[in-house]
Amino acid sequence: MKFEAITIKDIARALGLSVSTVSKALRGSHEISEETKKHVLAYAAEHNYKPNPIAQSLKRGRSKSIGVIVCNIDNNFFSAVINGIESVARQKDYNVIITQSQESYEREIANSEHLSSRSVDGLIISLSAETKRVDHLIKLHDKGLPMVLFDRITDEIATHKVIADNFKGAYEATRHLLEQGFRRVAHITSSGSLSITLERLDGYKKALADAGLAVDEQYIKFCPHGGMLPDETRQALTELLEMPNRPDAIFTASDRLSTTTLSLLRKMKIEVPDQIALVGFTNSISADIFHPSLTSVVQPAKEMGQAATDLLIQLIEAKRPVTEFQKLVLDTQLQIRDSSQRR
Amino acid sequence: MKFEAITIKDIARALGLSVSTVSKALRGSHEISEETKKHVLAYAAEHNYKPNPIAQSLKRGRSKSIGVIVCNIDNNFFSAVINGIESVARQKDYNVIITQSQESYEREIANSEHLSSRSVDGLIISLSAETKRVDHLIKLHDKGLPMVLFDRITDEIATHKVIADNFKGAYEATRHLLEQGFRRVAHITSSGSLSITLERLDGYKKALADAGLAVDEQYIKFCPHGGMLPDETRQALTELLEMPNRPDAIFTASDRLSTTTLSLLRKMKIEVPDQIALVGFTNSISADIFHPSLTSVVQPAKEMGQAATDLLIQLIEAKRPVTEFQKLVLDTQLQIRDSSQRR
DNA sequence: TTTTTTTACGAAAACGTTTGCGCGGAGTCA
DNA sequence: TGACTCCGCGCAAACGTTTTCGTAAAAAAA
Repeated sequence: MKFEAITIKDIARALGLSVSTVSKALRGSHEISEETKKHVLAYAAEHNYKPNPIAQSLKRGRSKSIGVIVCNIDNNFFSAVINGIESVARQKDYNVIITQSQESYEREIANSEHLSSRSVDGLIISLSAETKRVDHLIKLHDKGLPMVLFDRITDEIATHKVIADNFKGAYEATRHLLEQGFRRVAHITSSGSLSITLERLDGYKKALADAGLAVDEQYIKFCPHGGMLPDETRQALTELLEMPNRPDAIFTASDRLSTTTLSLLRKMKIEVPDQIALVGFTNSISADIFHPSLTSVVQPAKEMGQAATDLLIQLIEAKRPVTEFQKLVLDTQLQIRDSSQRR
Repeated sequence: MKFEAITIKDIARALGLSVSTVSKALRGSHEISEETKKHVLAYAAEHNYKPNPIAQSLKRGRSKSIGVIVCNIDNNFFSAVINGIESVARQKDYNVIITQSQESYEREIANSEHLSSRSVDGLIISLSAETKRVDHLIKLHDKGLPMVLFDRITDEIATHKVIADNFKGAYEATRHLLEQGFRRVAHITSSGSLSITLERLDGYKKALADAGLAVDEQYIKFCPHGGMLPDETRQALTELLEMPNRPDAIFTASDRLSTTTLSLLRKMKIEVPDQIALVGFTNSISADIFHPSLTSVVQPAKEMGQAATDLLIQLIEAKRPVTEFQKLVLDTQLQIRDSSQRR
């Protein structure tokens, strides 16, 4: 099953020119007479010549493609980010190669190595929930692979980063619950090793502190696999519900955790917000048709993808090594709906 | 910003061998003595040699990557399909290059040409809502580019296809509404040029016919852009609601249309299912926490992606031209929830 | 010993480009 | 007319592989 395309050689032969002349003509070199250029261009257009990108990549040492590693594409937040990545990349003529870590450290390593050895020009990555060490990325970065981190980032790699304002988002979410009169606000979050987890946790704690409330560590439940394990969230939720001093509100720290928690509460016939209020991080466009409609911290997911891609391409196409790195912090938005409001 | 990797040449020089010997040793050729192989392998492992895939691609004429064109990745159904595609592709060591048509015919053409000229080994595609002619794909297919169509397919291309049982899904959805006692069942669907639209429409009509009901064309509303235009769905819904003989139930034919319709009904303060019942095609994992929980035709999205990828790779790796093509029809599942049940 | 076979390797071409350099011929200048 | 410049083009190397073929030397057969 081959796919025979016309090459420079074919053009050269047909026009009685040399390969180099054709190549230069196609690229508009001043070394070639206008007349010859015209001939070549005409013939190329007529026969729908397209340069072989693989040969070009080999020659130029660049593949015009960027690799993406996310935990799972089947997730409102990440698919929206990828939407942003794809749109910018396409516009700048880069291919986007997607891989999923499925929250597995092993797979993240495998994917990063695979992508770098498959010659992507750069990497956009959000760490997996299991990832605690980033040596694999540092190694690639030190070898010169441009990299942009987003969402779940790490300080150990000196490069551009794009995140949402997780602290603020969590702070506002928690404060909102407190303002609604809830006093026992629990927090279900992802792996404690993720940056987003810590940032959101800080926002949560700060809001409690600002309201003069003590932090009860019992109210904080971690899901080391970010809710990818079916029972992880159930377990966290059950523990909260079985506490003697059961929480009257929950703030969930990720898309998957939020929808799963709401779903579980509904299965358990626990009324939201009457028996327990809920605020979640989610980018589901359907949050307003949930039952109850879910008060959500919304991240500018598509914009994050776009920004990350812009920065990555900047890095890739930089003439000289970049030493000044940006950490873009994009604003979040608290959309207040029914799940968090006293009635 | 370069990324210097070790090459076969480096190994050859270091070990005082020729390039060809090293290449053969690495590939375990019988022409090379065990001893030499050991040396080479050891050196390669020690220096973490990875063959340059671009050079291999150029030599072999295959890139080990497959292109995907979907209308939009930020959609429960398609992201789930891509999840399936990625998982199979990764396992078989293929890269997945994602592009979005955004339901635009122009962009579909641009993407397909871009991907083929960027030397993907094959294409997995679901047509855009705007697409009425598929010459651009036929051209590529005739040139020998392996292709698998899924979901929104066309008969004009003789190749493998993977779809859900749209007729059955639609039939069951409609029959379910009729069984619940609804008599004026409307249908909001995508572009009339899409295969899924026709198949689902047929299922809808057949269910009506089997119940002894006439089809009222006024009850059938098309959204030529698949609900990507913000007002498209609203318009369709409004027209239905303003009919003198207003429908008492709606069957929506796609993921986006279903969630949008439910959202609009809620904004319009129309009670579901009391004032109007609703059944939708959706792969949202959150359908059970919608208000009301949404009775849905669920497609085996991930499995569709996996099947399509399996078939494509079969095509790519076939020794001889394949002439027998499969049309895989995967079963759908009707998940009955509150939005469609009389109470 | 001579001839044949086998073993283990190297030389070189090829995949489709890009690019530095060389060179013949036309034109310019003295 | 000779020396010089410039134009337009071709040669060849290079990117990193794979693969065909050729060939020494060693081993086996005669």
